[in-house]
Amino acid sequence: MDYNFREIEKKWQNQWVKDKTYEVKVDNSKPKFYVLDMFPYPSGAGLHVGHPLGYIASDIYSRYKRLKGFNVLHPMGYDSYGLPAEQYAIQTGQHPAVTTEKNINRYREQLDKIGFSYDWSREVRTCEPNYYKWTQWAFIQMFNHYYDFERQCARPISELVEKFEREDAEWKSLTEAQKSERLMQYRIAYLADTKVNWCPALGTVLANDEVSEGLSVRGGFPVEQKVMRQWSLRVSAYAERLLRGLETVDWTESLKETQRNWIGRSEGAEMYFPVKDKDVELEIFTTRADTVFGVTFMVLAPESQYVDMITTAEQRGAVDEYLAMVKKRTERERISDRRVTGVFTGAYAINPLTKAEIPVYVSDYVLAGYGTGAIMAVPAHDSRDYAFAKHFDLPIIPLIEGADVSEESYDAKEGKVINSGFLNGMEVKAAIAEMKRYITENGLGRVKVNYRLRDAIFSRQRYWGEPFPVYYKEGVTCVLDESKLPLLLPEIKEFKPTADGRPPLGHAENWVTEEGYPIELNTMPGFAGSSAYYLRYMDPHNTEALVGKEADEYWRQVDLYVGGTEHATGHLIYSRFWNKFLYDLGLVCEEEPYKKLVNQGMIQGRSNFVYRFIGKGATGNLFISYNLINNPEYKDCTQPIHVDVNIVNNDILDINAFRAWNPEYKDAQFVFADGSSTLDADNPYLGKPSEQQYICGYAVEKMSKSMYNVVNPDNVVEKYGADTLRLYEMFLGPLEQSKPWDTKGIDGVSRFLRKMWKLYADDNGWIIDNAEPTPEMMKALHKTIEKVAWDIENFSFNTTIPAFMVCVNELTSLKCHSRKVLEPLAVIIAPYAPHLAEELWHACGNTTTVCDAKFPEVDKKWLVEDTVKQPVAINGKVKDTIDIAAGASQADVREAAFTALSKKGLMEGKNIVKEIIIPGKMVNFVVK
RNA sequence: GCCCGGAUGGUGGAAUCGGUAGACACGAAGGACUUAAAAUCCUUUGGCCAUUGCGGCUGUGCGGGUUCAAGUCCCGCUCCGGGUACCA
Repeated sequence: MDYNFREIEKKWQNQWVKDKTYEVKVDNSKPKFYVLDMFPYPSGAGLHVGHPLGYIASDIYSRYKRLKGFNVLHPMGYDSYGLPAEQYAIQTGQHPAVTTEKNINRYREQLDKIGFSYDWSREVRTCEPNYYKWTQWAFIQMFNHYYDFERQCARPISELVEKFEREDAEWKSLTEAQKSERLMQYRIAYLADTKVNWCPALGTVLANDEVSEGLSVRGGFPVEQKVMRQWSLRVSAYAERLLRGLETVDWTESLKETQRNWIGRSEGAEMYFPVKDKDVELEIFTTRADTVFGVTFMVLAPESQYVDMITTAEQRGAVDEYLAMVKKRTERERISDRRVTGVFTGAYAINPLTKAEIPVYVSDYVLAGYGTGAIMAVPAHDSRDYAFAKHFDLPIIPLIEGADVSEESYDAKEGKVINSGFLNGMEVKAAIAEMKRYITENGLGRVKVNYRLRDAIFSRQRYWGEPFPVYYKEGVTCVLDESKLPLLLPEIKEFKPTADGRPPLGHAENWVTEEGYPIELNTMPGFAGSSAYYLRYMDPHNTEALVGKEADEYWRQVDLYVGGTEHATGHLIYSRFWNKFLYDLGLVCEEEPYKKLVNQGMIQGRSNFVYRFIGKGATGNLFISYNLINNPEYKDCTQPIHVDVNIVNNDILDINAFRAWNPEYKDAQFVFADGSSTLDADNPYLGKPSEQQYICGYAVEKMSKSMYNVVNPDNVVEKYGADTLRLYEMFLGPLEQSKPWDTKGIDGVSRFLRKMWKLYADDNGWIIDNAEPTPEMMKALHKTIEKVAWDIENFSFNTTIPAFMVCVNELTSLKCHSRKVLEPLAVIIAPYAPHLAEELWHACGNTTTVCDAKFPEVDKKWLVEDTVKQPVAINGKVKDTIDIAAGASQADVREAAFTALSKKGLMEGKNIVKEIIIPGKMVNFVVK
């Protein structure tokens, strides 16, 4: 009876569906555990072997927890709104809903083959009305709330209106439109003129985390800065709580650090610098209050409102010219060109401490979006100010004893302060504190905490996203009544922006409310739908609420979240923000959505190359084996060409498949690894001699179609089976580590599963008996139980597989066919290889599913060793190994060790200085 | 530049609390079975030396240090990967 994985896997997958094995319900009699994968965007390319890595890990964990008696919620769904489907629609006219549906079906088909324990009855799709209803609903709540900084939580905007009516005389005289505009400054979802990242190629704005180095993350198109009226979410209001919350979650230190940097809290002071002859005070932010005595000039961001206010008539022309130049530059140009530029405004500010008159400049090294958009420049102790001062020949005053500022600035916050009046002689840190006290007391400024974290731009000029439940009524921005949700995405014929430059929804007919008011044309960004999906899984069919009270109070939060690090500054910030907002409203009971987070590494592609001979005027397709390309005969005469990894096996090229792969290569000729060639008249390629191999080169690259290195999990499942794929992906290396996909070792894993099968079955059928197991067998089993449990709980899945291999080898050599060993063995391997485990579990005579078995407890009595081999060393050098009885006393161990060494004549005439005796581990005699 | 990781055989990687480095797997070499191949099984496999003396030396990127004992801890480098970037 052979291990027919195709038949077994299909059989059990069908059975699980039929029995609804993985469906879960709220069950207060059991402890809950919520395991979540970051749901995928269903792209047209389908899944490659990299995608399932995290899914397999979380599936192992889920299955393990279930065996341990937990009620495990393990759902899956699709982040199905997004750019690629829309770009595809623009090119082909194919409706994004159609492409998305097709891609989802393909994903599902691929996922099903791998044997995951998802509860598919809870599937969510962000593009479905009964899902995005709740995205729109949350938006309405954000619109209707403001952030109360004193109480540090979101409050209904009606409270603010009441307050204005009570306390603000002006309020009553405002028109409805003016009131609306004023409230926008407080709402958590608000409309404002914002400087945005505009991507002309995509025709939309992008959030900060969607832009990298001046290019869009999706597509890599240039991005420019533009002021537009856009919806934003006041994420920055939650900066402090987002930062503090990190202390309460079990994430990797590096990921928390990335978020801390992104939030970018810095403590400093805000100060005012009066402008000479003008009724203007420049407000600046600094973390180096101690350096005020060294301020020799000031700089404004080009977008700063101060620029207009203080520029003198003589300098007006030069300033306008500079502003025009800055405006023309794209974000990318600004980043790549770091030359010092700037212009004098003609105005002078007064240093509030030295009373010196200092010039005010405009330069784009000062950012409008951070602090106040204006800085006090301290060239001696800030490298950017230093470069500016050198360029414009401005004075540089050193403020720290011994700092040499003739060549570069001294940026470190240490040393003794000089040239600074009452601060002289203090250490920098003390001086900062002293100056903060001074400016507060003298009304020169105040202590202030600044954050780098920006509000999230929430509008996209796209079609394939959630429509805003927003309409415009005579200059007043309104949200729809909740009862009108969902606001369905209208059908349109063209997915491009309109001819007059409005977003695609401008094509929609009758895009107005019942009363005829126009509805918002923008749609929500990708992160809208993914921000609260984990809550919806808890209660996916609830029509009354995003998540019902009972479901929320039972499932609470995600206990284990598995996904890639690429979401560190996007999804994982937005999602935490969204959850905190809902928490403030009393709608969810946990403030942090993800308790533990594990990042799986990326699976990179391993590309293969063939080497075409191009030197010496060669024409046609002659390929040289990789091991020969550096031979003098071929050196520098070959050109590497990507070859499809699916026709290469262990770097050996399948010649015939290669000739068939691309018509261009149908007459390809080869020089083989041994130097023989298909061109040799007496040595024609016959198709199989093993020494006549063509060896390909390789490189580790991103897995992508254009590199021909994409490996599809379906092919692996077809060839080796789902259980082998699952085991092998784990065996590849530590979960968090990035590694290239390489099928070299997959045979070993596949062999192991066949060996395991043979423990239960031979040619005639099952060979399981009821014999009483020997202590050796029990030891092999319990050693493995202990190891498997430890490994899974510590996410060390890669080291479990060797433990299984050793166990099966031991049981094989012990000829163990006892049910009392094989049955628990099937259970402990079930998280890793569920199909095989299910088959073996039933072979042991069970009729229920292995998923409902109990994970066996370790019986330590089998693990106690009678004797322990223990090294004995002299001066740390191991000289001998002794057998000692388990639990032997320190004195006994010493005696045995000394006798053993004496017998070898090693202790003769030695003077023992010190003895280190650790029973069971090590004995060391230190001698002279 | 700054922040965070990492570096162990031909390869992927083990070593969980400072206690015999190289588990397990791949690859390679040799052998058994076979007309042959596949599959399967057995042996060897960090390096150097000795292999009729069963062992010796060396060894975890480099240089120091702590310790009876260091892949593991400390200090200083080199290289590689990731994040971030005029954040005042």
